[in-house]
Amino acid sequence: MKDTDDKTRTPQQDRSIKTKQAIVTAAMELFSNKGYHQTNTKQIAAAAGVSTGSFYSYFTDKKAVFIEVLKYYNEALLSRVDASLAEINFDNNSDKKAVISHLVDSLILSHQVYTGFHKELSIMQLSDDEIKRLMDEQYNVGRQITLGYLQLDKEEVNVADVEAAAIVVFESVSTIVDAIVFSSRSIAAERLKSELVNMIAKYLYD
Amino acid sequence: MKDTDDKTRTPQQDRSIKTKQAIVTAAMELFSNKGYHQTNTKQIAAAAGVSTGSFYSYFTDKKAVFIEVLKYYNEALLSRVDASLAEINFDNNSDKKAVISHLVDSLILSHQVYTGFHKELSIMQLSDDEIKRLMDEQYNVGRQITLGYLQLDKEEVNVADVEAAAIVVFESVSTIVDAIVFSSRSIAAERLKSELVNMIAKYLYD
Amino acid sequence: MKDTDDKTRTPQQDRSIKTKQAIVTAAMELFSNKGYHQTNTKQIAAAAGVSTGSFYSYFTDKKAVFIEVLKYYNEALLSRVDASLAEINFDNNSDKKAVISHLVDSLILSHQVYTGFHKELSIMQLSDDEIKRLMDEQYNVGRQITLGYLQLDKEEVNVADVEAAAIVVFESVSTIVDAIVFSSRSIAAERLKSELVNMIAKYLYD
Amino acid sequence: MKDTDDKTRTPQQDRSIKTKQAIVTAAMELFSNKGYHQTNTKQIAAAAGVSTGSFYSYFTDKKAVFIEVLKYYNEALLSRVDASLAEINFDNNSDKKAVISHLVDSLILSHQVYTGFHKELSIMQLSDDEIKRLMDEQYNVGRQITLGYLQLDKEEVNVADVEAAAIVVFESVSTIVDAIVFSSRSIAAERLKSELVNMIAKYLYD
DNA sequence: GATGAATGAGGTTTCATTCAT
DNA sequence: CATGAATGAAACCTCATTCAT
Repeated sequence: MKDTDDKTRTPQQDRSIKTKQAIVTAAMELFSNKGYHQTNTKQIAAAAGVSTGSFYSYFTDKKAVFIEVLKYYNEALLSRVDASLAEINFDNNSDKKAVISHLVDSLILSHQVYTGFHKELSIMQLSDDEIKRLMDEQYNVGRQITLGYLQLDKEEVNVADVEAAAIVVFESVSTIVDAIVFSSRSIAAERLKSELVNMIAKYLYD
Repeated sequence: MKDTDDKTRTPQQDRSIKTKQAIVTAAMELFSNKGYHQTNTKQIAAAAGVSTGSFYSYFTDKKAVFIEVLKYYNEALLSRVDASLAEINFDNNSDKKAVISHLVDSLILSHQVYTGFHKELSIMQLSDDEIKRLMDEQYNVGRQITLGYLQLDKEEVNVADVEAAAIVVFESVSTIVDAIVFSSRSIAAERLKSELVNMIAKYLYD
Repeated sequence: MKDTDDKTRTPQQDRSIKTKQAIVTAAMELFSNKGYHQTNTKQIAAAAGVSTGSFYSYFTDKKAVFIEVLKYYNEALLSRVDASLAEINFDNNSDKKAVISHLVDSLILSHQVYTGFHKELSIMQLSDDEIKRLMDEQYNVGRQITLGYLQLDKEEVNVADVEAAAIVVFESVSTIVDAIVFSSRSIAAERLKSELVNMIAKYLYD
Repeated sequence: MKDTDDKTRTPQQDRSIKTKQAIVTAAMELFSNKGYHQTNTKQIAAAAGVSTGSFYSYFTDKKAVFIEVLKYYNEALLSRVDASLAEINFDNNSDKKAVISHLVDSLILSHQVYTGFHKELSIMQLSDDEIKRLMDEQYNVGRQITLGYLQLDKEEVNVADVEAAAIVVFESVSTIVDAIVFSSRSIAAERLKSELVNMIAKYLYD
């Protein structure tokens, strides 16, 4: 009876929930393949099998779906990374390099699922302030997790400024993972990964 | 250019060159402040003091100006970096960390000049294949220079795979420099820089 | 309505009548505050506490509610005016100006209740032929009443063409009353009213 | 070289001026025949023989043309009324009723030229605040002119409050003139006009 | 050469009304 | 009967590019 918004619909029937999900899925597909600006709302609606009108009863505009897709993407990514981290044995005797290597592997695997969307996200993050803000939060989560691990291992980690180190490590890893996953690099992924792991290990534990 | 020549011809060419430069300058200004997609050709022409028609006699289309601006930007950046590198004393006795620190400083300084354009460039690089290709070349130059320095210092550099290391180092440094220059980060630039230098130094020379 | 009847049937009808009235009331509120075109059926339904679907089982379309609101408005206005007229003492000795003044006052009071709707009505009357027809009937009632009073007072009223006079008087009074009620006029309402009464009195009785 | 606006074009070439005028003329035609809301920018452009794009280089939006048409209309109306007034002999011996009658006649004539647009204007005046403001200025001109005449004739005009009287007279005359020109009234225009003149004459001069 | 007027496809969004559940 | 999800035409506006003057 009460639409909170009067503009966008808050799903109340099963059908409605399915439709909304269909739009999100279709949008992610299109954004990933053709890019955000190359996709229009008519196409999203058509791909989701609904009318333009329906699209606008679920989302105020194109950016709203993007944000919804983004949330979905972030959750998916985080749960994948979490799952990977859970597998790692962090006890002190384990080989540090092996742990880092495993971590990098899980990041690479996680990113490989939604490659196309990740690229669009990078663009949007740079062009749109709202998206930037949303992603900054997400990055902070990543940096905090990194920081957490560094502090967990406090006695063995050998850096002057842990907080700054967390950022430097997080950004470096992210960038090289991106380079591995997205770039059509001449050099083999294995080699890049190997040197990345070496760098991080030496930096943190020597 | 050739002032020794017959005067009647040169003025026209001079004017032509000046006009073209005026367009490039105006375009860079606008792209930097408002972004590529938010700037239209009419505005560029107006800011350069020419008609839209003229604009199209100097450039085939909007992207062509962007590419021209990009070339200008790349040259400016490279020459700044070169100048900075020239100041560095690379003889073996010098402190490695001091050298890396100086390098990072010069990169930061160089990027601070055209911040706005750098951001637009990142977007275009991701959205446009032609720009991506052009920038890949440029990045390769960066990686080659990095590789060159690593090989110069071969006896002291202690990494398994120099080529991969060059990439890892180049990308990590670029990313953190970006983070310092562009992000309104909570953490102080000095701290990030310091840890970055530590990481690179340890990685390469320990 | 018929409470004497079998109880099982009436409740449904009662509810139906209440629902319809709720829609009319909600619609009047919204039309008055935001205007006919700025109000959509979803909003009316929501404000009345029913679904869009239900809305259309009570009214064939949006205009149908407007017409219903219009009828309600006309009745309310007429009964207010009637009540005011009833108070007036029309015997021959009474002061003519006082009578006219009282009449104008009651019109002003009556209009002040539904100011917002009156404005919308003026718009619809001009833009929609069906509304125009309905309102013309209403205006004729007004003119007939005016004419009635003029003829009642036949011996003292001093005009060449009573029918035309009825129209001229009715329209002039309506306009000035509108000006008083709706316009944010610089000049005081009292002064306008006073001169209007003077004009009508002189015209009819001198 | 400098568009004051960067959005709308300020005519600089002959062709441009003609195009702008063509759009205004076409818009007036369409607004008058089909109404403002029933006319879209594509239709206006087509009727003017230009592209939608051109339309938007001359006018920021549909309302902007309406305002331009309105200015044109107001000027035309005023100059017609002025011309009519110029013909009138105001010396004291002339018959007052004849003067008023002539005035009303000229108003009727003036209004008969752009009947369709006048109706649209009434609607817009009620629905759009900006138009209302513009028209209020125009009405003030009318009231001032009326006031001017009343003061010119001060010694013979016999009213308590000249300013209020000017408004009452102006509004009454406007309304009845509208009724004559626009309504498909049952009663003959001649009769309405005659009683209107009687009313005004008695009011002002008895 | 230079100018600036003209083009028009293409994208976003709204809402009265219908109809499956 | 009530619900609210779905429809889709139709309106507005932008801008890279061309071309007459």
